[in-house]
Amino acid sequence: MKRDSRLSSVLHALLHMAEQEGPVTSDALAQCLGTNPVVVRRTMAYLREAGIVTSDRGHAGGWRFHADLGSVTLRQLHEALGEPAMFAIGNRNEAPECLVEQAVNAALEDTFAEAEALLLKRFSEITLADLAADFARRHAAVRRKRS
Amino acid sequence: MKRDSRLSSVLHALLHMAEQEGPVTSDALAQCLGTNPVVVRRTMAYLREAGIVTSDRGHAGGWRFHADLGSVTLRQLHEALGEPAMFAIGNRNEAPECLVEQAVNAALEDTFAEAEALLLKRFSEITLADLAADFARRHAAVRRKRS
DNA sequence: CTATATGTAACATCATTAGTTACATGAAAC
DNA sequence: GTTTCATGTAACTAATGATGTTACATATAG
Repeated sequence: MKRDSRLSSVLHALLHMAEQEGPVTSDALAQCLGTNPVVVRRTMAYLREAGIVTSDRGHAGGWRFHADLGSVTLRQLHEALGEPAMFAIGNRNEAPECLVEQAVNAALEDTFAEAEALLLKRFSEITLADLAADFARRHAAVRRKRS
Repeated sequence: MKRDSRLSSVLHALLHMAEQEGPVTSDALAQCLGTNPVVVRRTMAYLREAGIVTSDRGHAGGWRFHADLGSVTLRQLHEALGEPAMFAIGNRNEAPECLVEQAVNAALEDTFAEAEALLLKRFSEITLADLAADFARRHAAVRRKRS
């Protein structure tokens, strides 16, 4: 099962955009992410629809992020991406008549619902600013090691 | 993305087996699960390799579960199935050079690791006996409603 | 020997993200 | 106003992994 890496992608892209003055093109982001500009446009389009970024065409166009890094949480980004399924494991049959299967489903659903609630809570606690700060720490550490 | 429903399947199968005297054939289980006997064999083979069930060929053959329902946890079954990936969301690149991506990965990995720990903890707390008890409650409730 | 069961290989199916090609559209620069 | 550079988007392919199916080998009870 292929894993959905769009959240990872947009985080990476947004942090690179934050490092830059002015707009960043899909081509530049694609290079950062090691992918294709069309994939970038497709993925970033979710964020544009959610009002998190804007895009401009033509000369000096590209993607822009206006808001404060501290004001955007992973949860908002997850929602902007359409709240894709978190889990790769699920019930065999979502609405079974069989009472045995109903009992099985209920147990798994409860468990996964609890885990999803935890994930969403953590997502709502982490902002882009937190990731940027972690990046800055890593950057400083590398520079220390080099000198 | 198609979800892995093997855990759900084996739970369903094991509880049906517990309801029965003697071995249960793959055909019978396939009927319960609404699938194909080959799929049943393939999936149950994991449990056989883990020593949770046995299978016999030929006349009066089929699948058997010997142990106590209270002695088998969802976690054991998950492990028997090869500990398949729990999450449908993941990092774009598992070993990036880019420090930005490393920071992104670290945040997501921590969060998902915490959720996975919670899931495994819950899985280790739930036994087949718990599911059987829940089934019995549902069964009794239906009988009450019918009468 | 026959009927019945599992064991297993081989291949098709399905769903979904990701990757690619191609082209339309819009905006700034000259 | 033409050129250049950017996004927007459709259409198709690739990759992945569970699931479904067919076919046949193998073992076992009677």
